[in-house]
Amino acid sequence: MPELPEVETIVRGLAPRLAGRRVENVEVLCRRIAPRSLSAVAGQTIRAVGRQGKFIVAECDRGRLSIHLGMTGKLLLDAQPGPHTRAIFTLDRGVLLYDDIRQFGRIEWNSRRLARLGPDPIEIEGGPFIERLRARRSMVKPLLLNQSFLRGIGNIYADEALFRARIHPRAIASGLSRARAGRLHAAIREVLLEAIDQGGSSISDYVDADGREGSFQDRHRVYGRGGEPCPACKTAIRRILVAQRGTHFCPRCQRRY
DNA sequence: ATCTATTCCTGGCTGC
DNA sequence: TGCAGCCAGGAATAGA
Repeated sequence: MPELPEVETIVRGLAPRLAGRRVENVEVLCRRIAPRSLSAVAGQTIRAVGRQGKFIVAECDRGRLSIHLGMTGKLLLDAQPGPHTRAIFTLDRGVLLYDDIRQFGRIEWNSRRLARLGPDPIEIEGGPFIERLRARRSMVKPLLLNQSFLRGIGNIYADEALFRARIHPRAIASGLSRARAGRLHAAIREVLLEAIDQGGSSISDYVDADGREGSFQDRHRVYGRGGEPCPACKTAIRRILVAQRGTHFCPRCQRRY
């Protein structure tokens, strides 16, 4: 489940190798993942590759190609097509494959979705973050997952950041003190930067553009650890549903108020 | 603004 | 060993 750190890792690997490449041909093997308009990319040169939240964005001559990996999407450079290959970008040198088992990913041309994204959680400063957070009356975890609130946080890093900030996932955002909101801001930055440093988290089957796994999954303190002792207080980590999402937290360390 | 529920999809797990 | 049934979950969507 690629979130910001996984996508950042992929982009760091891809950017230097895709910049300047000309897309000779695009073959879409799965209609649900990519539209017909994708053929507009053929003949254009990729100028730069970057990240916007969980989107990989390739700036081309006359527009931008955006790729959202969903749950199981992978971009693979110079690999062999397999049963889950959904799109094939033939380049002037090499080939870029989009593989996706569950088909939750999307490839779009000049996507309007990018304009609706909130600020980057690493770049936003503490002050604006605190104001933004305390203006909302929803539960804090669903808010962190809302991409128009912040871009790039998913289920893993929401749980990990809330644990580090000692905030209950069902706490109401507007009810958090400035000090606690500030701790959450710091925790989000810290956990995302550490995860990027570790090449992301490989759970289910995430790999980067060269097929390499990340190692941050070994440092998850609560995510996927229901029943295990809290690393801080040894209380059993609980797994509950919050807004239909599996949510892991320490009932002793993480308080609503 | 914000909530809940539903939909998409399939590999991998559970339980018999 | 085989197989049915369930589950994970990002984001869009509908409806309250």
